[in-house]
Amino acid sequence: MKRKTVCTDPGWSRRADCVHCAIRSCVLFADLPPDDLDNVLSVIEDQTYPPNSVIYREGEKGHALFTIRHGMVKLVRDLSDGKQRIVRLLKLADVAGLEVVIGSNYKHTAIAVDEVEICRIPLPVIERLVPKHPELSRELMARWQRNVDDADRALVDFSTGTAEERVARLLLYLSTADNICICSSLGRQDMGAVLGISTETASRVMAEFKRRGAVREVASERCCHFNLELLGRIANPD
Amino acid sequence: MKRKTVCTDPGWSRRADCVHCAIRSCVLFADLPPDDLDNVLSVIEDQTYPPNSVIYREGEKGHALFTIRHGMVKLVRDLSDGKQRIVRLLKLADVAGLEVVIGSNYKHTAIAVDEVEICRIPLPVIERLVPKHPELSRELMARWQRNVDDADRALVDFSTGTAEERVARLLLYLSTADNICICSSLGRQDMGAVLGISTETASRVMAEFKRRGAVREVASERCCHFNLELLGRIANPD
DNA sequence: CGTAAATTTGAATGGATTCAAACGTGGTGG
DNA sequence: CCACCACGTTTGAATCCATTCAAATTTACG
Repeated sequence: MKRKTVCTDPGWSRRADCVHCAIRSCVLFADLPPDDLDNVLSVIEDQTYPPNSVIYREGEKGHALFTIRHGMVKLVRDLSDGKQRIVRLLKLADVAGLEVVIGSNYKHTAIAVDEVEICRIPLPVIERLVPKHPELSRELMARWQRNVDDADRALVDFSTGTAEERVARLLLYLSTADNICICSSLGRQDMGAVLGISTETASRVMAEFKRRGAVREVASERCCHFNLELLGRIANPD
Repeated sequence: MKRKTVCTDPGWSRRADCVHCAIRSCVLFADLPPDDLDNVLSVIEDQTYPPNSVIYREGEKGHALFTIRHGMVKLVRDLSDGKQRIVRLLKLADVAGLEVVIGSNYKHTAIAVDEVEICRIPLPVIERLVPKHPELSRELMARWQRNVDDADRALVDFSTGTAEERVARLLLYLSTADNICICSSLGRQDMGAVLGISTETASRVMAEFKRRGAVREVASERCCHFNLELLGRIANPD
């Protein structure tokens, strides 16, 4: 029997409840025995960030890493010409700030795209647990590999091919985050910054997709429905 | 007192000698006590690959990871349209195939760019050592982070901006690998595949760089000298 | 309801791709 | 040893795609 998330339950809000948390099974401490888990619960903070708020900043000395429980986070790097490039988009159960575990400063600026709920895990927690629990090390490595995979995707899927292909691939990626219906939290500017294209081009492509029926806007909810097959064909022409 | 590398010494060739190896200090087993190190030396194989040979292939079940001791390796991913994109360039002391440590198949195809010497580290070695040596876990995590950093560089430096900017940044990156004089092992086609531009554009930009004196070819050796300041200015216009 | 911000659309420009051909170079076999 | 072929590089010209700048329109929000 699966437990529903109770983390958003009023009684538990603003407190980490990793035992009952819905994403526990795909989260860092998944394999820890419950009693060890209890010892660290008190210092794991459940935080909420409003849209566009900064979670941490590139170059800062990091004292914590973060697990995303709801919403989307963008990892941004500033370019020499003043613009900025979105290096990665993090969604449910992704980890931000892993680099602090090896003593590095934050490598990006992390910004909430929409309203974001995250678990803030202080670095000392990790440092205390790692020596005792090899399975936590494994779990950390798996997260690192996921970071690499996501970075590779940013290059191969989001930064290769025509603007249309890139946008289609991004939409498909987002559609797996939420379901078919994505509350288009990403503005055109952010889409451009992810895909390495201009804001105007992103807008034009989206308009064209609506015309072709690849994307359908629903006026009531701020939602878009995706035509997955059509998008798939656009994403990988052959 | 620093030891010179004796790994290329005839007496040691074709055998791993991680105790005396020149890159030992920046290599996976740097922090292991020498006696533990001895136990695994026999199974770490010192290999040489000719240019353009495949070290491993995307999707294969991996039984080993690799440390690069000489030369350059490209990690390639095939695209839907038959072309291929170079995701990363690995050089001295970089690690390829880390993903096998968490039980994953190889995520890219690894191909030797020039003549490459690598240490082949069988997976069981890692699996045996990790539980006993937490410092090895730390070392592995540091490698993973390096992979992430390199992947981010591929995106931000090599896949952003005009063709000229990208080529300049690639040359600067290569110049840190060898010294100022890079034996231009990368063909124009590979340059294009790294930078996400066409072979012809890569060629045109290089020709233009020679005209402007940013790159000077030395006929005798197959070497190019770089004008680092000029390249730096081209790489980051502002 | 009015202002600021984001999106959309247009027209001109520019940069990169594509297709094609010429050039150089290294290797192989006659 | 030279001729010849294969392959990578270079260069040209036409085309196409995306950017840029500008203006119009919509949306968000106090």
